[in-house]
This record gives sequence, structure tokens and C-alpha cells, in this order.
Amino acid sequence: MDQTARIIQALERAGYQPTPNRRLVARLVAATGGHFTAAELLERGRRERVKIGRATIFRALDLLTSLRVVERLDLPTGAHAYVVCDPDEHHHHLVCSGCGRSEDVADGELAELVAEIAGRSGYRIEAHRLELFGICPSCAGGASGALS
Amino acid sequence: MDQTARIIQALERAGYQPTPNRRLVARLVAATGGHFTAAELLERGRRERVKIGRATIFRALDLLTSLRVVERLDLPTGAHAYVVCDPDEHHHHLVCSGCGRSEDVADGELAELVAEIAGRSGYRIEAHRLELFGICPSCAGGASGALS
DNA sequence: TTTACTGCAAACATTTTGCAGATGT
DNA sequence: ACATCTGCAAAATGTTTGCAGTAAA
Repeated sequence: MDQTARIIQALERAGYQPTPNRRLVARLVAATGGHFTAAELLERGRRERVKIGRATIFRALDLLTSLRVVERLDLPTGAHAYVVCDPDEHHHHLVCSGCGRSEDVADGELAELVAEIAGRSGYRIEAHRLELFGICPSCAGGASGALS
Repeated sequence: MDQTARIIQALERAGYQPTPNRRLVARLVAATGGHFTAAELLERGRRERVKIGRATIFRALDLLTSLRVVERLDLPTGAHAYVVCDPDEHHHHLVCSGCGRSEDVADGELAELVAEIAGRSGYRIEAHRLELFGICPSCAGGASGALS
């Protein structure tokens, strides 16, 4: 099953209608290998389909965010962007500053580190977010991506 | 030396004038144990001094951000806030959702984890940001903060 | 006297909302 | 029929900018 279908299914499972607009947003979101802003999505949407309103994009994105199918993240520039992601496990994002591609990174050992910080500080830590920014292999190494 | 003085000194060292407005911002920023938004700062500033413009607040905050005396962070709600911090070492922030207090957390073992992620993914990681949100001991435990 | 700083208001960018109409169930 | 969804335009936010005046070097 491809990602577009997964997103649409998530909508249906949550009791939302898989309307043409929402399908479009799902498709656009899935077509992105990386992050995108609401404005970009609107522009791409309008290229495919004449009628889709800004508000609809934002509403669909809110919906998908609440279903954890996409996540909102903050670029180093301060701009807000979204990335598609796996709703089932806690993870973080590694974003390429070159091409915008984004990969999920498992929480892994971070959980231990967070627990340790909790112990040391006395805080009850309820949420944590790790954002990683860098250059992906293919942006770094021309075509091959092999590091010399 | 107190924090207000440290901030003013950082401005002077970088060649900026320690004007009354900037001193005010330094004082307001230092008076905050935690995070604050630009709007809050403006309001507090106006309570002390009738004349200070929104733009001046933003400009001062940008300045302090570029000097790494404050850092801009993104609350889970998506709102932008600022926290005072130590310009000399790489660290992260632990923010109390109750009172807004914020503490610096040393990068510590995170560096290793980041290096490992870099190795595994092939990305050249240029920046990373860890944001922790939780409840501080005094918000959690009533007055004493002792966990039972 | 030359440059840095400031307030103001306007410009801008981004996101949200109210609402009447369209669409899906 | 009924609830959900949609586009639009207006409103609410949040931030930046142009500029003329003020203060500092």
C-alpha cells in the first residue's frame, strides 16, 4: 500500500470523509520526500486542481497533524514546515538543508538520555523533540553520496 | 556579576550601544526565569517605561539572539518564545509547562547519539536541537518540590 | 557631523474564522 | 434532511520595514 492510501485510510478510520480535496492533499503530501510549507502545498494543489482554498489546506493539515500522519516542525529559519511521518512510533526528524528531504529517526537511546535528564533535574518530562539538520549524502557528494 | 550586566556587556563587546532601551530589554529578559514572547516583553516594558516600540523589542531580541544571549524556541503550541541562555556552550532547554521556567541542559551524551545518527544515515549533521517540556518539581509537588 | 538608534505606522506574511453554499451520507 | 466539508474574504496574529526624528560617538 502506498503512502497516499495510508493517509486516506487514516482519515477514514478516524471518521473523516475522504473527499476529493483531502485526497488531493494526501497525494501532495505523500509526493513530497521531505518537508513542505502550507503555502507550497497550496501552490502545488492549485496547479493540479483549480479550486482549493487556503483554509482547506490548513484544515486538512491540521487534521493530518492530529492523526499524527504529518508533523509540524520548525526550521532553523523559524519557518513552520510539515513532514509526513509514521503515526505509530515515537521518532524524530532529520532534515536535509540542501534538498529538504526528511527522514525519520528512531527515538532509540534518546529515551534513556531523557530519563536521565528527568532524574537529574527533577522535572517530570512530558514531551521532547529532537530536530536534526544537515546535508544528506546525495546533496553532499554530488551523485553518489559516498563520503571520501 | 548579574545577568543583566552580562547581557549588556555582551552588547558592548559586540560593538552595540548599551542604550536605555536595550538596558531595559536586558533587565526584562534577565528578570524572567523562563521563556517569554516578544509581546509579553513589550507589555512589561511599557509598564516600566512609557515609550518603547514594538520594533525596538524585536530588534533588541534579534540582536541578543545573534549574540546567543537569548535563544528562540518553539513551544509545543507552535508559538515562538525566547529564553535567556549561556552563549558559551552548546546546550538545550528544558521548559516547565506549568510556570514557564526554563533550564539549560548540557548537550552531554546527546553529541554521541547525534554522531551515531550521522554515521547510520550518512547525513552530515550540522545542527541539532533538543527541546524538553515537562513539569518542574515545584509545579508538580506543590510547594516543596520533593517527589514522594 | 556622521552614524547608530528609536518610535510610529504601514506593510507583510501566516494562520484562523464566519458564513453561505456545495457535497456526501 | 442532515451533518460535513468547502471557498472566499475578512480578521486576527506575529514580524518586518521605511522613514523622519533623536541621541550618541
